[in-house]
Formats: sequence, C-alpha cells, structure tokens
Amino acid sequence: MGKPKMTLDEQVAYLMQGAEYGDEQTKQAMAEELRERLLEAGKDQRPLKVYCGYDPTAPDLHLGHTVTMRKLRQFQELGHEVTFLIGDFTSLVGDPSDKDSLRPRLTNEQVRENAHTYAEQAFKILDREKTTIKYNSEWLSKLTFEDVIRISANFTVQQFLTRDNFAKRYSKNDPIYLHEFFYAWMQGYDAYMLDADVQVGGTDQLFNIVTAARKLMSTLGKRPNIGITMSILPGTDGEIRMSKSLGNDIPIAGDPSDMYGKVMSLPDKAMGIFSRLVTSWTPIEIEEFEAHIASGELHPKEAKMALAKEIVTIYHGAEQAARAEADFVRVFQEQGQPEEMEEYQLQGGQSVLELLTDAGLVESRSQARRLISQNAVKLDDRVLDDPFAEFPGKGVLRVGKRRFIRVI
RNA sequence: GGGCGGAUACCGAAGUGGCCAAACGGGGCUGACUGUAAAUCAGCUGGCAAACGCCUACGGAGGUUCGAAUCCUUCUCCGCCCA
Repeated sequence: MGKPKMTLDEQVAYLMQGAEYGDEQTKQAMAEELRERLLEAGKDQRPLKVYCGYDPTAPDLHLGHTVTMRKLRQFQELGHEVTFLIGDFTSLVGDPSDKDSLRPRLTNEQVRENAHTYAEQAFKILDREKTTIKYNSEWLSKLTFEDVIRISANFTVQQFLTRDNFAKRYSKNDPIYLHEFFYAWMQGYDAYMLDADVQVGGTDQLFNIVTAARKLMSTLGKRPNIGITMSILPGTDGEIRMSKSLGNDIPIAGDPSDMYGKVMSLPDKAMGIFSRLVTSWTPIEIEEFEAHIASGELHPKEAKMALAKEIVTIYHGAEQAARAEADFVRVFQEQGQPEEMEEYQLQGGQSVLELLTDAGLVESRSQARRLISQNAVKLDDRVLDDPFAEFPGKGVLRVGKRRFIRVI
C-alpha cells in the first residue's frame, strides 16, 4: 500500500490512533491485546479478521460515517481481512443510542439499496478487492427462540445496566426497551459468527463491542474480539457529533468546493481530531502537523487548507481537490468567483425572487425573501435588495457565502 | 388491574384559555469583523402572500368556547408508585 513497513509498535500506534475508550486503562489493555494478537498473527502468517457493522438506514453519508471505514482501511493496508457488515437484521431493532428507532421498517429492497450506496461510498476508502460484504440477517434470522434464550442466560441485567446509555436512562426514569438489550446481543453474535479478531465501531459502541461481544464470544467458546472504538467526529461547529439532522455535517457525495469550504469553516481546535479521524495521514505526520501549528511554523489557515485538500482528495481525487482549493482562494481570499459554476438560463420578466426560486438556490420563497432582506443576494457584487424587482440581467449571482450560479 | 405524571418546532426546554408561529439555550443561516478560525456584535430561523392577512403546527381523533398548545372525552405511547 505504499506505506513503509512498520514495526509492531508502529502498527499498534497506527491502528489505535483515534480510538477512545473513556478511560486510559481500557485503552492500554486493548492496545496490549492488539499487540499480542498482531504478533501472533504474524507468527502464524494469518491476517486478522476485522469487521465493522453498518446500519443500512442512513442513505446520506457524511464524514462522520467514514471514521470507522478509515480504520478498516488501515487494517487492510497492513494486510488484514476486512468484512463490511450490513446490519440489515440489526436495523430492525434500532440502536439504543438512536432516538429515531421508531422509524418505519425498511423493505428488503430499501435495505439493499442503502447498503449499496453505503458500500459504494465506502469503496472510496476501502480496497474493494480486499473487502467482503456480508449481511447479518444471514445468521441472525436463523436463530431459534431457544438459541436466544440459551445464550441470553449467560448475561445478567446488571451487566447491561453498566452501559452508560442504559444507566443514565435508568436513573432518569427514561424508557429502556427490552429489545434494546438485544442490539448489543446481536452485535456480539455477529462478532462470534465472523470469528472476529477485531471489531471497529464508534465510542457509542463501546459497550456492545467491549462488554457484550467479548462476553458472548467467550461464553460460546471463542476468543473475545478486540474493540477499536473510534472517537466521535464533531460537526462543523467543532463540538457536537456530526449529524445531518443537526445540520453540521459534511456530506461526502457533494460538490468538492463545498466540501473544501466546509472543512475550512471548522474551528481551528477541531483540526487535530479531523486529521486523526478522517485523513490518511500517519501518526507521525499528524504529530508533525500539530507540532508545526503549535510552534507557529505553520499558520493555522495554511494548516486547515492542507487538511481540506487532503479530505477532498480522498473523495474527489487530487485534481478536483486542487481545483476546489483554487476556487477557495479565488473566492474567499481574493474576493472573486469560482471557476466553474452551474448556469441558469435567464427568462425574461422574472423577478429576483422568482429567479432565486426557479434556479433552486433557495428552499422556499420565504427563505429567499429573508436572504434578500439580509443583503445576502448579489449579482456581480451588486446587492439585490428588492425581491419583486425584475431580475437585472446576466451575471454571476451569489447567495450567501457559498452559493453561486451563472445567469446567462 | 389501580393511582399519579408526561408527550411542544432541527435538538433541549418554557408556556397551563386570547398579547402563541409559541420564551430561553444549542444548532443552522445572514451581515459586520476575520484566516469562510476563535472571540465579539447585529439580525433571521414553518409555508403562501406586494400587502391586509391566510394556511399548517404543540402525540392522534373528537368536543367545550367568540377564541385552545393550554379545558373536557377518548385513543396511542412513555415514566413513577401501588397490586
């Protein structure tokens, strides 16, 4: 993979990068266990089996979704076997941390379709050739009630209540549904069926991976998997978990310039975590990156530009990334306009408001009015402040900071 | 099975008959400043309408009232207590 051979310790550092367990001891323990497993695998000349489960209900992928994919990718680079598990069965239950768990049940077709979208995006990061895609309904749907009871008898309610998410809700008298316990249960069973050496997930999966899965695996006579739980990527506000519904996400399918711009709008303090979670930089490179910023050698703006370029490159390629950067410089540093933009064919007699709506630059006429009254609409640097005036003519129309269209 | 409490906009959370498209905080957007950073300041944040306004919206369905997020009935869901 073009990466120089790493020593065992370097590998451990690389693979543990961005992992977070809430306490240092668990982290040390997991790192140590990973080290041993890597050593052993090396001796036996076998790759580790690594997997991460994905819920096929989220169709619009953003950078936050890619954190675990990056981690899988790193394992691939080091020659390990990766399974991209679609939780088609699990998604019927819904993750306890997911408030939206009452959403309508997806049809098999929708699941397949979402899974496909997911995988396609994932292959911008993962090596397609080295990735196995599986669906957990393959084994979960075959379990009998008897199987479930028998396995469940190895768990106590108290064990489940150690999960922070449950413990909190329990003490707050918020509902905890019985079936939610089975989310962790099923995840453990997946790990068992996949013979997983390593399971990757977000920190919100800590319990599922580290407690439930390990317990279930050892109960059923397998070696417990090692959990790599990744820090949660914050959104563009730099604080709160990236999420589409919070509006602070950076979609990965969108326009390269927009993506570049969104990264640039991150608070400086978020650069570290972004570099660790969503770039392909090595721990050493990241260390240098941060050291240079800290020492003042690298201006934070330059640093962020490098970060933005790196991230855009991953999804759109070097050429597009360079173009996005050039656009950014032109538009925001030199007050110019992007090199390329969509075009809109002017029709005679349209008002400013009509044009904005028709060109799809706004979500509603009300929003368009608001923007106009906020002086956010400009045609070639001239503010258009009357929504009902006839649209003046050809030129570059700009709405807010980043929406451009060429009116022809 | 019984008693009590609860369900509010993107999220959290006020509001207990008109002044409620709904306080406040977060998030988002816009403008100023700037490095599309932080900090700060100002504004906006359901839809339609040139406008008067109109429509949709406080879990669902009915009802009382000139008028309901607010009162009543009922249904769904949740929590607590008792059994």
